[in-house]
Amino acid sequence: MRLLVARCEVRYSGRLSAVLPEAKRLLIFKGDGSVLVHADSGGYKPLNWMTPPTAVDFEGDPLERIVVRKRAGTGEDHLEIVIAEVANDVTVELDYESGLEKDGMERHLQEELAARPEALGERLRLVRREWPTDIGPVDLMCRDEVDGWVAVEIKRVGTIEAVEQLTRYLERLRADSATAECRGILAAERIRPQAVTLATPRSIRCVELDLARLRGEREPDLTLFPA
Amino acid sequence: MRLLVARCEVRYSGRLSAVLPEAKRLLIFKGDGSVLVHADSGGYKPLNWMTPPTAVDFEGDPLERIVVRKRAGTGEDHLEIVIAEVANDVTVELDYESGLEKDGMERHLQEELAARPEALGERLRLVRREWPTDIGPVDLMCRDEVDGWVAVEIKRVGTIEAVEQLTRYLERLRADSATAECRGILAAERIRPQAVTLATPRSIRCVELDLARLRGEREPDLTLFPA
DNA sequence: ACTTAGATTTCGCCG
DNA sequence: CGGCGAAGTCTAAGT
Repeated sequence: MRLLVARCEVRYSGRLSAVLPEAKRLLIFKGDGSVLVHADSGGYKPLNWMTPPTAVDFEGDPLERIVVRKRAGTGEDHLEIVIAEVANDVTVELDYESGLEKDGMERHLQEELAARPEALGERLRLVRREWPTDIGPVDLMCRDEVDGWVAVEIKRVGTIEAVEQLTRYLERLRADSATAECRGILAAERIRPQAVTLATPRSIRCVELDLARLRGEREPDLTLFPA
Repeated sequence: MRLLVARCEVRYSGRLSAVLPEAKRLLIFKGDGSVLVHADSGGYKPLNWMTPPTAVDFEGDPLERIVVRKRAGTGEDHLEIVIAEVANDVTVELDYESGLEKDGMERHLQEELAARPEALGERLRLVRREWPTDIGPVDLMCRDEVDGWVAVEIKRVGTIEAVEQLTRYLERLRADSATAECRGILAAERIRPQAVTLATPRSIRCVELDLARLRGEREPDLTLFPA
């Protein structure tokens, strides 16, 4: 990885066009071909960047110009960095990163609810996860006590969008004679008041869940009475 | 901005939990409070990060541990970096960045279509761009041959979301007696099949456009017969 | 402070 | 490889 701190002008041309006037910035050239142009602000996002695969040309000695080209499927992306002055130039060898384990929220909620759909507050039997419709899969498809169909949409945060999504699924499911009688449940860790407002007149039930408690109920806390 | 290259272990706890085992990485501490942990691969995305506002504590001399805390609205986010060995430690002063001029695709499409709404495939007259409704502006409002209202939503990529957005606009427009008879057109460079599936039964017409060709038709290629 | 819409979104899964 | 949904989405703008 090469780290450059330099006064530079940057021109990007690709899906859009952008020009950064000359200023002192941090340039990162990763081993995989990534190029990042960072300022001291703007948070997590670079001002400009190129994702692999790229071809990077460092021109001039001392460094005068850097050209990054991408042979993307469609049009050619192009990043040009004109160096005015180099304040810092370091090349370092970083370690290889093995995969990092993350703990996705929505996926876990879906796993837990698939295992125990009755956690939704009524006697439900799971028919299948990712029930296919022609506009996308329903997270959980269940049957209730009287064999009525129940489509469950799971989110970390239940927004208006989630209600709209579930509504679309119900629209499609009801158009199918096999699942014509189908109601909907929106399950999430947190549900925004406006989502409830929208869901209620559509007869969509909203259920707030606590993933930790959900897990706890299935695997009771063993530390309560340690040996 | 402080740049650290160090062997370190990173623990994130917040919306999810993640642990990065000890390895040599690049740590960036921006002036705005952002913290980025980058590896030599993985492209534009940091392995871990914190977005502003944060409180950063550098502990120990020599540096032993860095704690980044975020007082977000809801739960507390927490990033802990345990330093094993520092390979590089630089603090640099970068320039302030004035706004960067970007040349968005959607805006250009809107400009072109505003100039020639008939490019949508029927005789349309533009009434106004950014037609206001109480839930946001409609990109283009037009009249067709028989003076019927036509609301046009413009996107680079036409997704289900775009259909939903246009549907909401139409809902509002039809609730207004002045525009009660209003139909919708979704215009985009690319329109996803599922978006068409959703749009069709709602009588929303989908039009795919090529910005380059659109421009070419208005400004014929001058290089054809150079002087 | 909260909500909404856009993004060169990026990323990953599944067909 | 394309399509689609999720993301610790992030970020900027409007209310």
